[in-house]
Amino acid sequence: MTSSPEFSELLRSSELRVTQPRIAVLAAVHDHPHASTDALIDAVRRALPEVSHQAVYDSLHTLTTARLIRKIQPAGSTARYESRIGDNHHHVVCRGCGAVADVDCAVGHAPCLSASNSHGFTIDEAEVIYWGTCPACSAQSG
Amino acid sequence: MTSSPEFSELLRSSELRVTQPRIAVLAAVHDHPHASTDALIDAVRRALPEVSHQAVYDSLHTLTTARLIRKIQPAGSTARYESRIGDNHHHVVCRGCGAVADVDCAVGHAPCLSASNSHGFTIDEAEVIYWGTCPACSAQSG
DNA sequence: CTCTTTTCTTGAACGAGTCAAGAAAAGGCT
DNA sequence: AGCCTTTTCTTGACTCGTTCAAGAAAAGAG
Repeated sequence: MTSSPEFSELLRSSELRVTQPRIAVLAAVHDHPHASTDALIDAVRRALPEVSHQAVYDSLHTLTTARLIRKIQPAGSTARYESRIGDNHHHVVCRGCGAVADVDCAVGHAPCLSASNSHGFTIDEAEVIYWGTCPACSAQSG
Repeated sequence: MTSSPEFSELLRSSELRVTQPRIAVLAAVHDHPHASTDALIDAVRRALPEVSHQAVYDSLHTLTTARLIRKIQPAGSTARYESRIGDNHHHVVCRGCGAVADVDCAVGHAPCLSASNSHGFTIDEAEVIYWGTCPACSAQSG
């Protein structure tokens, strides 16, 4: 587990004020990859019982904008966050339970990015979501 | 524009009851690719002024399940629908205004479907969303 | 330590979507 | 055609994730 001083440093290097809620949110996202906002609020309150949900929402937004964490929103799920950033990894989402796992892209380069400039759009990111069934749900139904 | 009898036939061949709302919803999705539910409700009411929003929601759900239309939900947008189905095309979404356009995948085969470490997930679909800026928004900010 | 700015608390509000009960209409059957 | 069963639609309330807004608290510069 990354320590609190490291999170402080991370915030400072992004020119963000260092606050208890932000440190706790960073730690929570770090410790619970792909967790929902709700789950993160719970996790944060284990460290700071009195934080408001709004503080967590604000922190998540600020940290996402600063690119210290990343927000993902697969269809049908509420917002989820992860601290693994900067690499071009993607996600598998279970149709049954909504579980999310990381996937390194099988092709070495960003997939299909050569599709750029279609319809005059300037493309800056290709997001890939794999849909399927997780081991637990597979076992249950088959 | 595809005609009403054709939509009826489409419904019948999926063993769905043929109702006015369903025909109107099929027509609306056909005529307004990537439209939001709200926009579709408006479009449907041009043909059937009295339909309830619930009937449209129900129809969209039924038609999606029957795979006569497809639902897409880019992060930050409400649900959108399209009638182009069965081919493996993807979407570009404008970060500015949320506009959506179709993109044929640049690589010939389903991208990255040979995803390496899939954590035991059984993958059945790879969804790709390209993020960028549409021509209108590019012009506005540049 | 003071002051300014940002962030947090509190609590209300919003909006897409869902739920539930009864009314209407599809379509099979006679 | 007319009847009957099942599905679908209308109506209206409601949920839940998220956002808004006003004032209180805390960061950090000087």
